Amino acid sequence: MLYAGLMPAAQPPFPPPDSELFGPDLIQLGTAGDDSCLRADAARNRAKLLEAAARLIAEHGADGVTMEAVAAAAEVGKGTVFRRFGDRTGLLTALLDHSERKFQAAYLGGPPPLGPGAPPVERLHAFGCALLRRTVEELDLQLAAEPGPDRRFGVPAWRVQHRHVVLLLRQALPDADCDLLAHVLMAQLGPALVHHLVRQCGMPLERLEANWADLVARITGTGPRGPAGCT
Amino acid sequence: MLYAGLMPAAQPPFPPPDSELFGPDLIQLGTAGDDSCLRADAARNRAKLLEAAARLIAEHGADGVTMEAVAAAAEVGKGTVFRRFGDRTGLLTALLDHSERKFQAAYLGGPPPLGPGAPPVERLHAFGCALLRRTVEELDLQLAAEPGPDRRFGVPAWRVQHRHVVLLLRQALPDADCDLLAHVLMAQLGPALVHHLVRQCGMPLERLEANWADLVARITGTGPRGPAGCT
DNA sequence: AACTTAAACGGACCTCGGTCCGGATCGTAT
DNA sequence: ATACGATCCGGACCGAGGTCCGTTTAAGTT
Repeated sequence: MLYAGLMPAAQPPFPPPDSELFGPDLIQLGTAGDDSCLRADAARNRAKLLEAAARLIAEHGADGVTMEAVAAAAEVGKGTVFRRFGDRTGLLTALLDHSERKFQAAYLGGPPPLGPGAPPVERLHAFGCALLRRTVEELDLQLAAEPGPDRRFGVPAWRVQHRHVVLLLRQALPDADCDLLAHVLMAQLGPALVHHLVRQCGMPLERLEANWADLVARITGTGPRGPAGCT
Repeated sequence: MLYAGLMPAAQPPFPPPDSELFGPDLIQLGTAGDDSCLRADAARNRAKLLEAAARLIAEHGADGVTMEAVAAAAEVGKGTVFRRFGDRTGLLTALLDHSERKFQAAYLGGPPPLGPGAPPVERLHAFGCALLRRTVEELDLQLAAEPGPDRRFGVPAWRVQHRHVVLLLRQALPDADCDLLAHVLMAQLGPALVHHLVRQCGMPLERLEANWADLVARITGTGPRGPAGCT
């Protein structure tokens, strides 16, 4: 029998540049989370590995998570780790998967203003603040999991978020280049920048949130021109 | 005698969060470029290394630039490469130094609209377009030279650009949080994003430039609300 | 010209991410 | 129950970045 492939697999050349088509909102996060279609031993090992990795992070921080260490801690061969998660980034991403799904559910289907029901600009505001907070919470892991420059914007979780922002923007600005504006907005929320501003420059999270609000206002053409007040 | 240190050296904890103070505009690009205060042999080797690296890039692309290969091609020990440039990122950055200085001179002291003399919003527009073009030109090298998430915003070249944008923004928006807005703008110009949009999504450079213009207009509150026209 | 010393040199060495392949396992078809 | 093939496992192996330290050398000093 055929077991479903589980690595990102053979992405097509790349995102349909701007496409309106594209399936329903609730798209992939990779099949990463499903132990279901794995062979029994594989699923067991996968769980052991994730647990081991989490433990290592708790004990030695993200740097302590070396592939060999994880393998050893899970009493598994090194090859197994790579077979399952592809590479280090894949492993770290898998660790973030749970929280990512929760977040995704919240902004796609949860209660307003984050979820559907509120006007788009408010949802945008809520989205940014929520994402900022989540990023700060798991900052170390997020940083360690950041893929190289050529994968960064191809990661499923990121794509879903981007698409969400595009949809919201289109409701507010039907005539603008929402695809690119969404990039602009989301760039504000990446782990690297948050790390720099919060940790290295010592800015309080509130200032980032205020800036997000201000930015959304400026871009959508709503709201005040002056320094932001986080509504 | 004491030779000046040449590695980035011991950066203080980090950028004064927002500081008004701060020296004249023309700040560092690291002392990287000056062979002057190096011992004769060191300067010679530095040159040999840069030349070798450039040759390797031309022949095998950025991936071909392995530290050992460079050392070998320059007929120099591996340790020497690291002593001089600190790490791979440092070497690649040094390769970009020349073009960076040219660019820096252009936007700090060149003719308008890029240089001083034009109104700030126009200068911003010109700055973005120029930087976009430069980034596309040297994209491979820029990508390869991108530092890890925790250094990305501490790189001297980046700091200078950021500060420039801040100053321009302040002239246009005295009351806004220009420091953060500058981050927003510059995020649009990073190599990783440009790579994604241009190479992976196939967008024409013109669209990025149009988006930049649109973005500047929206943020400064000038110009049209509709889809951009690159003035 | 001989002396001194801070700096530069070089290459052995370490670590870690990633690959490979022979052999062990699981799930299934008969 | 048995046999079979796809899948998985493990750990030896490789390449590349980065460190270390004993040796060499440029450049002032007497």
